[in-house]
Amino acid sequence: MTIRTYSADEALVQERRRQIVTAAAALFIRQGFLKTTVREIAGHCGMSIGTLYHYVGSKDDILSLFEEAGSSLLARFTQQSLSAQNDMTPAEALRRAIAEYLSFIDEIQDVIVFWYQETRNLPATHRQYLFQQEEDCANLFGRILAHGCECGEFRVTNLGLATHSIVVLCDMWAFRRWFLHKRFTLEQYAAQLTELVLSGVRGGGGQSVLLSE
Amino acid sequence: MTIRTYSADEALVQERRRQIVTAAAALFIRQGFLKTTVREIAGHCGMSIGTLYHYVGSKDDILSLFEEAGSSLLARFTQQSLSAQNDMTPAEALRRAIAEYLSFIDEIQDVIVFWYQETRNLPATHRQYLFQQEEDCANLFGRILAHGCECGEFRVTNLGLATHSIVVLCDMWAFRRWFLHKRFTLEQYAAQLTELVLSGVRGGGGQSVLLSE
Amino acid sequence: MTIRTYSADEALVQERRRQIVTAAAALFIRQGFLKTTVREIAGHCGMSIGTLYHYVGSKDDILSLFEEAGSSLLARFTQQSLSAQNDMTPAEALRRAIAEYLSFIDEIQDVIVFWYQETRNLPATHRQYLFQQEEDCANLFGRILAHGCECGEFRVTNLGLATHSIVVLCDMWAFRRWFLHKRFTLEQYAAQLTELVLSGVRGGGGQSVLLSE
Amino acid sequence: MTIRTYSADEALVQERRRQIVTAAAALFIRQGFLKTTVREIAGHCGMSIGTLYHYVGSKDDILSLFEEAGSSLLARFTQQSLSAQNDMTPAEALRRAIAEYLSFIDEIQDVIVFWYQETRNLPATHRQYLFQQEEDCANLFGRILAHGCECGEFRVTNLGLATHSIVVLCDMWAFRRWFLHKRFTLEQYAAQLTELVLSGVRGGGGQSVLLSE
DNA sequence: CATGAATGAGGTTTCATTCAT
DNA sequence: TATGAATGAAACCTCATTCAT
Repeated sequence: MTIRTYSADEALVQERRRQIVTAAAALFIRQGFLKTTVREIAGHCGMSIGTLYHYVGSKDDILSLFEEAGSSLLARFTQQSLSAQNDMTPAEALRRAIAEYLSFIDEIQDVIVFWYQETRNLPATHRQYLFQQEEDCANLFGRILAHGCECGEFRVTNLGLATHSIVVLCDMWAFRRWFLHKRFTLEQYAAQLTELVLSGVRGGGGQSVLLSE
Repeated sequence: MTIRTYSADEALVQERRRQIVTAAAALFIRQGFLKTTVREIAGHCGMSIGTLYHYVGSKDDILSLFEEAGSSLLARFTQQSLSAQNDMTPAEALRRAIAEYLSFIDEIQDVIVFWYQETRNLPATHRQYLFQQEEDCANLFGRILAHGCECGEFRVTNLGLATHSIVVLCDMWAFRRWFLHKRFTLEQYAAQLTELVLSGVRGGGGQSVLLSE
Repeated sequence: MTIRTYSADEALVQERRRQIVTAAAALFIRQGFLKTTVREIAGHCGMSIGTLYHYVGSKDDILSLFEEAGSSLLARFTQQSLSAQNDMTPAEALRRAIAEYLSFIDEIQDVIVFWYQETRNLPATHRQYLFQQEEDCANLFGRILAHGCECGEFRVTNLGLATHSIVVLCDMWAFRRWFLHKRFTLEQYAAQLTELVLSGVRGGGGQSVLLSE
Repeated sequence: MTIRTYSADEALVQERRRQIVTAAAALFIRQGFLKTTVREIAGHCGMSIGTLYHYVGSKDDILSLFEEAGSSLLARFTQQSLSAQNDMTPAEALRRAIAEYLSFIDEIQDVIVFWYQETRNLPATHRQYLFQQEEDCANLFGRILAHGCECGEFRVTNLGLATHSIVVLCDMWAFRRWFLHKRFTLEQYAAQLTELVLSGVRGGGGQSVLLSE
């Protein structure tokens, strides 16, 4: 993904693009990509339209930069997450992973909401890339669950489903914030969600019921 | 919610609006609200633009009608759902509620996806109304959980959270369909999700861990 | 070549496009395609920009329409030209063909000049089409020359060259008008050019000179 | 024609302008004047935009310089052409003049094509100047023809017409190259054109026909 | 002398909406 | 009631030119 620029000064290009994305992010998040005009973006970063187009080839490029910034935040989170340490029980590892991921979600909640809403407007290649980052991140949970199952501490019928469920329930902190933020602090949510998830993956008693399926 | 019309014939207004919303729904779902033009909508319902504007005041009105149609589908589902019957155990009731809701979700999955993406473009009052319908529907699950807790069959720390979690995990069938539909049939998904949810709400063994929070 | 329109009224589309092309032609001829703005065209045909774009998909479409109009004038001329009649001597046929073609050139001289200047901006397919029309028209002269050679009245070393030369010398009436129109009336030019051409194709005496090549 | 510069160093100005025109020429010829951007020109002559504007007042100035360069090529050709030497027959002189001019045309054919296409964008004074050069060059042929007529070797009804015809038929090598270059080498074209022209100016037999005009 | 970042007017095109028929 | 032609504001983007460094 190379974006057109008329400047050869790499550092300046980075700086200007940072400004542009910062302004654009706020606007995209507030009013969506399609309702945000390039003029607005330029205005919000104190640049003329001409200047903006010196550092960026099109409005879509701005969206790409925004998405890339978000994706790499996610990728960085995935890489830096050390959650599964050897001396932890699977339950401890899971609890910690949820807490970390939730606090990450909380930081970038606007971006998460944006992703749930506007992934459609991304070009296919970027969408694929974003999905990949999400998958990689989800695998953090997948590995913990898998290990827990091996230890016999967890019982999950379907690993993929359980993993996606956990991720989605964390993401929910962002996309159902109108409901959740009124009722929980982040810490409370983390605690309660962890409890719920742990129950879920430990597998309750009533198998008899389920086996009748 | 009163929408401008130049016609006095109530029945005709209803009929024309039904046509308009039907055409618009398909287009909104395929390409999003903002990328759909009024001309396209008129074309797809075999109406002239002028006629369309006789029965509808603006493009936003069409979105409102579309959302209202969706909302009332949801409301009807909520009303018709008889899930919690006296002679069922809470687990049976929950399983059945999930199955019913999932099959409803499956039917209107496009609308669900649309809601997750474009609720933003709704005027605040309509958004509130939609949220209300969702809340009402969620309460179906809430009541089952509450009853299960009273019976001692379920143990849920926070009822609201558990309820929303179930709803969101069902909605996931729509908004993560790119992942789930490749791996599960609807029935498989219903079965596995039910199992997971039942484990979650029954509360697993490892209380010691949780109490340490 | 189908051009986008939002109107289904075929007759109206034709009429509006005629207006548009008429206005555009004057402007294209005066200032060139690239320097002419769509706003100007709309202004000159008393239409709003929006209206113009109801009948035409793009500025390039207008150029295409203009070219097509010119090409078909040329094609019509080619078809209607009855020059080579049986009872004419080749010289008479040639003289008459030159006169007819020159008078046609004179009528559409602006278009001829435009062709010499802006063929470059045409999409390849239209350019090919235009070249074809020119070729067809040139063949009118080619056939007369060929017949004259068979009769022994003309002597032309290379038929293609002679043909193109005649055509270009006629076109010259348009593209060198700054020189020619000051010195000749159309009739004078026709007479003198005919004389020159006839001399040329009859082959002069001094072959000795030429044979020394 | 004085072009703004911020430099006092005459030699430097000349050198820089030479660089600019060289780069611009290639671009103008390839894509036309209006489609070529100043940025492109600067890029192609390894100069910054700012530097370019130190030596040239505007984009139009570059076109003027380009045209001037072409014009003076033509002027130099005109001056250096010694074609009409005393010891030559008019026919020999004409043949040689055509050969020389054609070979000059061949060298600068891109420029010729450009002239036929974009003279319009020149300011009136430059256009006049260019026309003057063309006239001067044409007079080379004019003088030969005049001399030939005096000698009784040529018979031309109208000297100006004959002269322009010869020039245009030579120029045709450039502006109809899509046709001619496929069928002739330059030498073949020179030979055949000469033959045709000589026939033309020698005046054929069929005067009876012409006198009937 | 040389640079290139900055500007903003102006280009083409779209589209919700109106209103005469 | 039904039509669809007409509108024009506003979208995205380009590019000749200036000027502070």
